[in-house]
Amino acid sequence: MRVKEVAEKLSVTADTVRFYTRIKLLNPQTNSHNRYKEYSKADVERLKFIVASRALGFTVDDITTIVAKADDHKSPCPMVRNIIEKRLEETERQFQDLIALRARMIAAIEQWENIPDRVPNGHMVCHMIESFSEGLQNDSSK
Amino acid sequence: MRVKEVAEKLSVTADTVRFYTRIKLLNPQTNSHNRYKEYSKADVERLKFIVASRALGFTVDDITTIVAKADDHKSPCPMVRNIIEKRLEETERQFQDLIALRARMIAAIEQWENIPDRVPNGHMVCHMIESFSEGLQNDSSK
DNA sequence: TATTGACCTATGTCTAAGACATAGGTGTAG
DNA sequence: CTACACCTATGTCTTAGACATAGGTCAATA
Repeated sequence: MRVKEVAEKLSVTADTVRFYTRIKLLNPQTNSHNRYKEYSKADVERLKFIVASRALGFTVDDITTIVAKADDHKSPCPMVRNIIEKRLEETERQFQDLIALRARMIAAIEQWENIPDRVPNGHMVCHMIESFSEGLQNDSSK
Repeated sequence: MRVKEVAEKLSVTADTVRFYTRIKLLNPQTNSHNRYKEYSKADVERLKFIVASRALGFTVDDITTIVAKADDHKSPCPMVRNIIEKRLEETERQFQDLIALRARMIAAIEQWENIPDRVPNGHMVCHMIESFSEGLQNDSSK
């Protein structure tokens, strides 16, 4: 199979499959005539694993490590348990950040609803943004 | 003032200030002797605006556009209102994605609590990830 | 005065995970 | 045999800075 076919089979883009191939997470055979890659059934299985892992929040680097361990006939499971805990913590943090960001955005939009547009005056670029930021407490995020 | 001083004044890193300078969002004078940049009070004010805008979810590109308009003595306010609405929609989408991801991660961890580690067998890399992904409905995100 | 050493600077390179652009190959209809 | 639509591999670009490196500053010391 060529790249587009496997990509469609797993609902990802051909570029995504090419990317995994480029970093050697996938290792299809190369047609020596036209350099096209030929993906085997085993390649598709591995791709399936990659896609599933990405959907669980593993990074491509994580997956490279996991696959290397499995190719070495060792159980990747303990490692997998560790990594996902770490990734979950990160997700939790991103989640909090995103909630805070959304709150700021909504507050700004609301506050701006009743104030007029204004031309900048040399001291300010946009009085809406500048006056909004002054109204903020010192935010202790980072 | 030199880069570190202004950075500390606004609680960002010196690299961040250097980055804005590099892309000419900030335009400090350059000491012709040692090439060090010298930030004026006006530069600090502009940096303050940049930091406030970033905290509201504007991209650096957005800010470049806004600042250019203001430097042209035109009101950036209508543009600012448009952009933030767009950014809020994106944030909302990321938010949904993140919630879904978190749910998958938590479900996976929970499901894995009671199953043993296993060595890969040639058909699978990690039976935990693979069996989890099989349990998923076809996810209609993307 | 010369030197050390801690700290600072500018600049080049790197990151994640692909998307996009481009030059060239494939294969079927005419 | 030639169009022509579609496909491919490869190189470059993206975000918003972080990091590495070579060199500059400046106060304390010899």
